[in-house]
Amino acid sequence: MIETPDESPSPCLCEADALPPSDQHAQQYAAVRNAHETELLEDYVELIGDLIEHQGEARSADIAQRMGVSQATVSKMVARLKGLGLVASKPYRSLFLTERGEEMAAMSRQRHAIVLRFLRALGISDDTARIDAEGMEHHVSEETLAAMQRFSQQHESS
Amino acid sequence: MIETPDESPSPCLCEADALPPSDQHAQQYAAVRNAHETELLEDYVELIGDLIEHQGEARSADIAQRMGVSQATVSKMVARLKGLGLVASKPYRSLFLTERGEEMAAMSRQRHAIVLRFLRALGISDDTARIDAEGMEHHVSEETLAAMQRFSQQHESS
DNA sequence: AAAATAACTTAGCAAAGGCTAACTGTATTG
DNA sequence: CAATACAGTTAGCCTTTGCTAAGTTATTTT
Repeated sequence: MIETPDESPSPCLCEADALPPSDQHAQQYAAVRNAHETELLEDYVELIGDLIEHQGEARSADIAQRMGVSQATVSKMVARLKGLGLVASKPYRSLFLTERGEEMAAMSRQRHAIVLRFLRALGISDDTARIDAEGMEHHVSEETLAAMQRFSQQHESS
Repeated sequence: MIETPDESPSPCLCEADALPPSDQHAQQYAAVRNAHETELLEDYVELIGDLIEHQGEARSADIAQRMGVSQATVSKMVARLKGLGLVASKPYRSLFLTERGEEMAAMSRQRHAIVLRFLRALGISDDTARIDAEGMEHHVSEETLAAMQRFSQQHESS
């Protein structure tokens, strides 16, 4: 076996970033897995909130179309969201958010807006900014979110 | 049914961001789903590359520990990576990257480095920057990556 | 070299998140 | 009000990514 050379824990400046200690490394991946579990839920809740606000109601067909997914998939997901107490509805009728759902939607929308605004302030084109924001929003910590906000305020033209 | 009021397509400045047209919206979500399919693969490949570089070899046990996942999970994933022609190995021996694997690892590492550097340049603390970078790196377009690089260059103190 | 330990694999299970196809309700419209 | 169209649900399938438990192979130690 190859000698594990008792790596000194002090940061080594001689080369490109060394590997972080493995427990920390594991935590990073765990954080990502964790984000993945909630992000789809958040996307649904956020979208439902947006649809209610902008169209007056949230119907499965709209959700399916906007998410680019079959209605069956939406049905299943909505069942899950109901189980989690985020969404309420009667069969064959349009959807509502519970109080907890509203909260989640508000948070999500806010994060989304901050990230999107930040990307625009960075000079990213609109289409790209939208796509990247959708992907990034669930992986941005409070700390980074705050930094983005600060940056946007300082660098916004208009 | 509720009258769909023939929404004017011109951007409405009277309120917070309206919903994007649904086909564009669907594309955003599709992009995210797409990223999710490849990101774990990239993480594995990147990690294997890093392990080879920093420890001389990549063993399943190390990967499992660093990813915070069972060895069985790693085994299964490695089988998939072999099937995709990204990894090569003989049973019960340590892992290697194929040429295509190397390329992917290099790309991944580079993206990761750019995002991490950018977050640090933004003033994010080290631990948070690491976590956020891990989550964000797979959702950042070329355009945004370029902007991040530009920003880091300008704002780096050192 | 045998025994013990560590590393790896395989089998089988579960949950998430997709899909299609078939069915059930609701709404529109002749 | 019947027929048709549209919306929503259910059932059943697949893949991915995790797990545990049990079995194999390699390595280290005695």
